[in-house]
Amino acid sequence: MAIMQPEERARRLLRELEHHGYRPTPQREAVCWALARHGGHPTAAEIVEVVKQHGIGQATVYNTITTLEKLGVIQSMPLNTDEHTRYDLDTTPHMNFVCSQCGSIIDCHAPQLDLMLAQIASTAGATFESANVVVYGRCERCKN
Amino acid sequence: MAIMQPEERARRLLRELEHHGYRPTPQREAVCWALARHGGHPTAAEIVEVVKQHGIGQATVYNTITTLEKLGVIQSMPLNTDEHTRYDLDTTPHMNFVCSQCGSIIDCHAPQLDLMLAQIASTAGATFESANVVVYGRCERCKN
DNA sequence: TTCAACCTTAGAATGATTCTAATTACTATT
DNA sequence: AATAGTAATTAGAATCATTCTAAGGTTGAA
Repeated sequence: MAIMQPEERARRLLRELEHHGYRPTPQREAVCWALARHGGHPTAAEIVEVVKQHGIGQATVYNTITTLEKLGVIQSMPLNTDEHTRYDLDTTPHMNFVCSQCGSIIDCHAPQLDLMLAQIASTAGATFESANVVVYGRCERCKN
Repeated sequence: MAIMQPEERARRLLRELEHHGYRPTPQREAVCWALARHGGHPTAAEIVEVVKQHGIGQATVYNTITTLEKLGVIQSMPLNTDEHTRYDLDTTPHMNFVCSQCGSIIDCHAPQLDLMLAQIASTAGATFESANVVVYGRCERCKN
């Protein structure tokens, strides 16, 4: 997936909700915006923190995020290193590199990867739906 | 990693504990055995259930599992589809296929995979420590 | 045996997420 | 515009995996 601006991302999330019969309420709009503007891999708690300033409750945040995930437009990304579930707005197969020192997360795209995963799955007689690839190591800054 | 019998696996876990200065107590032994005999991808709760028959408390189970994970001899494997953290006794890089219908988990080894992950990591200037690759789809039986 | 460090344990605490029950906001129909 | 029915939101309670605590056991070295 190419670089996408926050506005474009937010609109995409909302559009997907509408397209599936969910009403584009101000609350859902705010959640989509907060997700899109986060830039990284937000947790539900982080989004709650942002939108509570607009009087939006945490139940709504969890509901909206769960809905978006069901629609396949965001992807949950549970990590060993974090007690919160993080979400990835990029649902194309890619690798998430997590620095075991500083915790930073970097999306790494490699065109061969999804092909390989799909192939391995089909070798086992299975179909490929989605992937969650996490690699732990030291990032460039923490290597030393 | 080739096929390994439960006895061999259990001994390996215990040996690793001893080797790092942890005493091979009966409780730890029981936890290692329960992990090894599970066969699949056990959760802490499942192990608690097994060893509680021998009067072993859940704190001990969680402690032992956490220790084994720190030693790198088992690997935690949080899934989107399961509220419990599962553990993988196979720490060599491989793909875990999870059936989104029936929940069954299949380990798929592919020699190219770890090489590719390490390469992608190094492209980003990072070092490779471990990987957690999960692919969701329909298994052979649930495809229809 | 004595001591200190290590282990285990029951039960309490934590904390992310989900649920509940009540209210509010739509939408379609008259 | 009024009504009715459905969808959405909310505060706060409940859930439940995991972690913590404090107290008592075990071990091994000297």
